Amino acid sequence: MVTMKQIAQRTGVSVSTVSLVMNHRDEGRVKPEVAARVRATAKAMGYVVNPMASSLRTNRTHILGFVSEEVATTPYAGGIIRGAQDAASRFGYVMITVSVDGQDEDAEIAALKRYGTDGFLYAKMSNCITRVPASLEREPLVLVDATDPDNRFPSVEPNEFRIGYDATCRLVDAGCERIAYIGCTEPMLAQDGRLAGYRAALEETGAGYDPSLVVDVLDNGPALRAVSALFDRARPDGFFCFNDARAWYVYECAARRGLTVGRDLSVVGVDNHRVLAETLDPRLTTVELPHYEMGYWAVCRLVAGIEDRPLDGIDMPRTTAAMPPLDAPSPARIHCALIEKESVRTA
Amino acid sequence: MVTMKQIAQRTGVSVSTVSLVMNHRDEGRVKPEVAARVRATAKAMGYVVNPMASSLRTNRTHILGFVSEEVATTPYAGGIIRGAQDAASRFGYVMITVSVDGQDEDAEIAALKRYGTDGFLYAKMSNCITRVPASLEREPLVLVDATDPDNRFPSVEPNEFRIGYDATCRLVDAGCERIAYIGCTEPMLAQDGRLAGYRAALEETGAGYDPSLVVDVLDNGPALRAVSALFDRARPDGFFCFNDARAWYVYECAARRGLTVGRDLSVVGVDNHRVLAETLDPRLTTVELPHYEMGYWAVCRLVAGIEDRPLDGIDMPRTTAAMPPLDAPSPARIHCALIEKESVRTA
DNA sequence: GTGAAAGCGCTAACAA
DNA sequence: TTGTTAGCGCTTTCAC
Repeated sequence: MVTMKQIAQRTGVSVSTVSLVMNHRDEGRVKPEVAARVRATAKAMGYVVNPMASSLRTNRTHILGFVSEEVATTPYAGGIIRGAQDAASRFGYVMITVSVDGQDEDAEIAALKRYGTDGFLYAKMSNCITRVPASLEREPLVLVDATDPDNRFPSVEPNEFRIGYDATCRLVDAGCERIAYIGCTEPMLAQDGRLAGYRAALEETGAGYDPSLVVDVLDNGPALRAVSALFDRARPDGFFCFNDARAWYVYECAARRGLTVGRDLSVVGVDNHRVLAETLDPRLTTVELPHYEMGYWAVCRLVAGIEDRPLDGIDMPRTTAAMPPLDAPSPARIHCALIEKESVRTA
Repeated sequence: MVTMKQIAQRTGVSVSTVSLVMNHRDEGRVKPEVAARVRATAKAMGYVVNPMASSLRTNRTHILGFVSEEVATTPYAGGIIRGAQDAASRFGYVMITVSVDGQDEDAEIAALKRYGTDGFLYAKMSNCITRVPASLEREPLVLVDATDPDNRFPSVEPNEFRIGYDATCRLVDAGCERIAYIGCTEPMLAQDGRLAGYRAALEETGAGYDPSLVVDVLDNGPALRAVSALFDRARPDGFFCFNDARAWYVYECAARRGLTVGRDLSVVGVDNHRVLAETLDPRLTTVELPHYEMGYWAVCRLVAGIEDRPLDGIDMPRTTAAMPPLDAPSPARIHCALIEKESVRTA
């Protein structure tokens, strides 16, 4: 391992000078010519900073903590983590990921803190309303796909309303006249927002909202029966599905009745498990959640907060949802926008 | 932040004594009575070690690097990461996760190294044959769900043969007589091993291996047609499916022909996307890959190597595959065992 | 048994 | 413009 000391000796300057140069704090303090020589030898010797050593003095480790309660267990997580990591690496940070599944949440967070984590991401899945662990309250923190009931922390979330709205509009555009929503019984913002969007779209386009076309189910046996009943009772010709599994129920029911998706009926589903668009079916429109973008943007926000500087030149990714044209190649994808909430607590 | 210095002052001893006690190196060197007092004040003051500071002298950070090429992007990853993290935290380590998707693999690894990572996990998905990045070759390293062509590194993998063998046996036990395999065209150990297991089971049980019952497909449109053709051509009454998506094709084909899974035909699928057993279908047997266990065990191996001590008292998780009885409640699950390969390189 | 002292690699006052 | 010095929190000789 090459140290500043070695560079100092080789260049014939002091360690402090090297330090100044390596930290780009040499403007007007070190003669440009000397600085250049230092940089040259540093490069030649393959010098890399030792962040642990600097952290001892600066109390900055350039380590971010990614704490998630369920996210790392579920298929949804990948994108968030990847986006967060890409952004982190862009700003010169690394991420330590811990998933705290109930058990010893505080112990895991404490472990992270020991390493002098500069700030935290706290992620949940499907935009639940979330109690932030007490041990995180006084740290730089951004919530991801999660909502803080009191709005005390900044958060990054999918625009759930737009998901429902865009999905339903697409079905309307495709000529569907009886559009069903297969939702979720568990209480969460995702469900509320998507249902509201679905409803708004129907009311706006004149079709009107009909509660008998909505069925909320869980991921289990009775779900298939409920969807089946809806099929026979209401004979919908369009389906907006809360996620992959629920789309699957629709497929099963359709196949069993000799109906073909894409001809007899249309389906738009949210691609939670990433199994819909990638593997199964070219006859379906999927809504892509902005997982990668949320992770990326959350880190941008967090780092800006930590370093107390504006996000100059960094744009929030995919700010608007893009609706594919009706004749788009299958499987068509609707990209969902993300929403950023400011914290209302007084810093 | 509480430091050793503060504890030393409060207890009326020197920092070195505190250091000895906190590192459990006080046996016979520090008077038990003094040691007890040190421990007491340490606890009272809420002391926690600063790993960064110690690493400066010891060159041990207790940080593990988790490098994955695709794994963090896919739904399969969660379990591996969670298992690895649990084991890490058990041994007092934390994990920094990076996913290197093609691009700047070496840059990401270099970033990890800067932090003085003690060792690495290198994970891929679906047991591909893998070239290990050069920058990892000289580090403590364990491969996860990946195979090194030259066996130069220890690895932890699912027992692919057993997956195919157990799945097929279960179908035989259930009374199936024409058992199909819906495999994968991409070359990987998972495919080879599972097919071999399928074949062995059929030959052993007397049914015999019939190549016309095997169809290898990709996750896309033609796959459904291929499975459909198999349905009509060979009329199988049992299906072993490489993964969720492929099971889905079988469901679609069955539904369209008025056949019911669990009555007219039986399906055993590998639950890659974790969407099969959890969401869709109680009429199916799923094979669970030992993701969590692989992550856990890989870290056990890695830490043992790093600290150069035996894995005393730590058992490899789920060493044998468990076959659920025929009348097991649905959805039944087959747990797959994992395999450990030693490295053949001379350390 | 215990403590003083040196030093890990780096940063930040302050002097020169 | 540069070097000297002190010290971040900890470990590790080595002397007492």
